[in-house]
Amino acid sequence: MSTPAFTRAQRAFTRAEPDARRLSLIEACARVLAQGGAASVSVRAIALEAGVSPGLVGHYFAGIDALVAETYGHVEAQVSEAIGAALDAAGPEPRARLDAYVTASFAPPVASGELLATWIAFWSLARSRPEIARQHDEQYARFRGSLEALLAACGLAPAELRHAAIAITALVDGLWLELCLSPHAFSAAEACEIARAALDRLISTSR
Amino acid sequence: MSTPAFTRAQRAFTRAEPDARRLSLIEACARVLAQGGAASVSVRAIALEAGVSPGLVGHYFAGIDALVAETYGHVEAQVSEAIGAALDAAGPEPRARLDAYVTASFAPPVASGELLATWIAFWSLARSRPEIARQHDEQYARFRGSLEALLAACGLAPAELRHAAIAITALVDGLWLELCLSPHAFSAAEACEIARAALDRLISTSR
DNA sequence: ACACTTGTTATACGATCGTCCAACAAGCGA
DNA sequence: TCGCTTGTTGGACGATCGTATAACAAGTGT
Repeated sequence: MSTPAFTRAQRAFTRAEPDARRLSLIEACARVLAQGGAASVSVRAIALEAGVSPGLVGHYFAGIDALVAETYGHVEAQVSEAIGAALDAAGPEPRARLDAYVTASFAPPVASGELLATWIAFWSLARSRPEIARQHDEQYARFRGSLEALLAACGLAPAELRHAAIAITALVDGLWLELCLSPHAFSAAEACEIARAALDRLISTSR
Repeated sequence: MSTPAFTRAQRAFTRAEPDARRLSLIEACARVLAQGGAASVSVRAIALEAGVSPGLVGHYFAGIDALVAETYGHVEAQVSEAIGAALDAAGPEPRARLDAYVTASFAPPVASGELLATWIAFWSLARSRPEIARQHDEQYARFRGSLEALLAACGLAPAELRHAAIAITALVDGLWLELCLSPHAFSAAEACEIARAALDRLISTSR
């Protein structure tokens, strides 16, 4: 059953550009994370997914934790880009941009079980790895800042901006979490409707 | 370095009531889960925490997953009891009960990093174990039902009850998650204020 | 007092984990 | 053309995992 002597012929030795190889390992890690969650992440699984030898992971990353930390930044950037693209497609009207943010948050690829599995894995790592917790804090603060600017453009009073942004972020995150975790409880359309109604109340009350 | 021949004398052989032993194992599992997250849960760690031999875990539970599933139900019951006690202490006034629910959600022991670690572990298990996902769905539906009754007592129109309950649950869960995950972003008092303001808007709009 | 049941212990076993490392392949400057 | 650098491989190593099991201790009924 073991491979014959001419082992080397069975897998092509391909030397990749270092940055491309790093990226392919990060993307393989993201796929493993999305499919099996944090419990299934291992050096061997990632190397198999990327089609390389297990030893190569240690050559590019200090350890499995460093690879997961970099994967967190990569996936986070992808989600930010997807939401940013939806905002840009909505035009310059502030309220239309808020609606686009809501719609994009409850539609693939942002709302999906795979992304939830990835995020859960990161949350569980954030509790034991301070640099991942710091990454999360920075991303949260950055997003809340842009949401505050959007709410200000909708006419909200400056004194209410901070709490309003925290409320909208928490509401959308809570709906997103429950939508991914148990899709049968309510639909994405309902989540959109709920979030838009909350935005209506928030904006009309302040004006 | 190895233990001498009279090994048996070093640990007391204590036979416990079967139900009490089961409960002590469940509580030990909850402590391990709270401290180290899902990654640190193992038969040996739980047995060490409970002060028993590793083999005893297999004697009471079909496997490590069955123990974790039962631990989920146990912790969930504890949280429900804590919130229920806060509601009862608030008296019969519906709006006061809503405020008590908000206050209890953002104060220990409900809002704590240990409970977040436990919950994250359960979420990650729910994706691969259908019975845990079902447990979560049932608990979510049950809680949303009682929240709907409370909102109806506050004067909300029946047609708005479902969406209102989903919205409040998502808002509180989102605030709770962020509060546990990064306590520096905002305070528990701010979370209370934000949730109460959302309740005010929701109730005053409907009347 | 003595078999018998059963909770409990300690250990063995195979699988898998992260890390490490010597050997090898390909490109490249001299 | 040839040594040299470096990406890459495959396996070794010790640790830890979940599970299974034989031996043992404490009640328990007779």
